Amino acid sequence: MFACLPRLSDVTGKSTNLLYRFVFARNFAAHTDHLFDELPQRDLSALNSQLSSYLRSGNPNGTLALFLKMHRASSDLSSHTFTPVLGACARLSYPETGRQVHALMIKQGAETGTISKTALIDMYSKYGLLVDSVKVFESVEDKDVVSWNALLSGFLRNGKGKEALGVFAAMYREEVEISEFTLCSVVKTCASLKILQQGKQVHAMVVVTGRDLVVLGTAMISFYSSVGLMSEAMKVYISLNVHTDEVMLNSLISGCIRNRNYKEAFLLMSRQRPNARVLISSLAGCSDNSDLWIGKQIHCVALRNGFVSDSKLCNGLMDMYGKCGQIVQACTMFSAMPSKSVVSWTSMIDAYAVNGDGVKALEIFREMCEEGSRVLPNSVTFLVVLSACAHAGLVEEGKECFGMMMERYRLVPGTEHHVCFIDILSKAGDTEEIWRLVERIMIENNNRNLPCAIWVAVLSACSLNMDVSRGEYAAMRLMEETGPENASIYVLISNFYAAIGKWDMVEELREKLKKKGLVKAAGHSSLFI
DNA sequence: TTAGGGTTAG
Repeated sequence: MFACLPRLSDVTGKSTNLLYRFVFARNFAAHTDHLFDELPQRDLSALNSQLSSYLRSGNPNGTLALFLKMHRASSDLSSHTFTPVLGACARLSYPETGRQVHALMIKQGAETGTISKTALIDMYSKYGLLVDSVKVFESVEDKDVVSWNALLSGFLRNGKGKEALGVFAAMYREEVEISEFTLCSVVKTCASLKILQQGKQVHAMVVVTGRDLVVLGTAMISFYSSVGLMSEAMKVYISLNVHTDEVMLNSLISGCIRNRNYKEAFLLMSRQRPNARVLISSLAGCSDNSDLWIGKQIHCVALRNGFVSDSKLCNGLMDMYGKCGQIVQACTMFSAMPSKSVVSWTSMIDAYAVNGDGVKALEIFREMCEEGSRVLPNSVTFLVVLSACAHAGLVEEGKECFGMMMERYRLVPGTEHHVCFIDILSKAGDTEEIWRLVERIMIENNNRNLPCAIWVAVLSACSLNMDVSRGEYAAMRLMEETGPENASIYVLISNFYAAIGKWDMVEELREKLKKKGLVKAAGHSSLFI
């Protein structure tokens, strides 16, 4: 299946990942489409239209299957062929396939032009490969507002809000004429960073420039909800009353729940029959707020509207019951589910883990891994399992799971997995093993400094196990990474020195903290007595 | 070629 496509390494010298090729081939084996053979004449523009049509109708597999047939039959493909194909690759999350298509574009000279390159920027950012995305952007000769927007939304999608704002500032400097797409992404960025003033400024720009407010209005409602200003969100909604739609209303309802404005939320729900999606979002709000009573009411609304067979809604309900401490109710829902997805299993494992039953969490995990369950654990599952082991002090089990993740399931541990594993090893007093792990991660990271979270975990482990030299090294690396303005890091390092009895260092750090006028944000509990 | 519901698990 893949022999007909080149590898990006053939063109650029980069390495390829065999696993992606396996996954992709397996997926395609099930997809046999006869459209190409049935077409009376293989007109390139008609086929290109069909590629786009598959993508628009939510069938990216169809786009790729047809594309492969086109490629096998003729090497004469145009840039109009590649843009929908790149969109399909991005939708299916197979980075290696996308790279292969990119390679073919380079070979055929179809990589030029703003539109093709914008599709590449978008695809790489949807894979999370921002370095590649930026590289393509830099190579665009005639950057237009769409290519800028693709870069901006790419940063936003990958949680790089500050960088996204940087792109917006650059657009301003370069005098790019911004569009509604730009404003929409910037509003979302302000929401993700929870920056009220900047968000208000964008709101003013939206109003002054008189943009179409159906989509932007929804983004504004979400923005005000995420900064906790429901009165402003409501004002936006009311000001657009004639032009509101279901999406906007759902955004408002979910915002009301998340901000505990329950009366308004249920009033809005009573005006129009809610759909499953808004109930799922509202349940997530209840989970975050640990609000069992409201969660139960939403369960009732779901029952009244006949949504209880919706598997995603069941997952949401199960998670809500688990997070609100109702493990029996969560378990009952889990058992009753006819089809359990990886999310259902992971939610159930997490429910036991957060309620302090690490042994039971592991039992469910093992059940999931049995061959009969036919659901594979993913990286979130392992994070939940490792976290359960860390909290319950299940050292051997944690080691076994960490090994299983890489060897049996071929999953690459991320920073959060490493942090959990360091915590597990710390409980076993095994700082030697922690250090071997840190050295391995550093090699994998090409000797660049590690994420702060890793050094924080190492420092905590060294405090617990009185490992002075390694702790001092971790403290040094942490300071390098965060800079001297981070009060929490000062306190953390100071606590380490206190744990090992170096009180002169504790005093020195506290003095520095005082001189700089830094204040650590106070912790708080969400429990009310 | 780029945007709207933090639809479910970390």
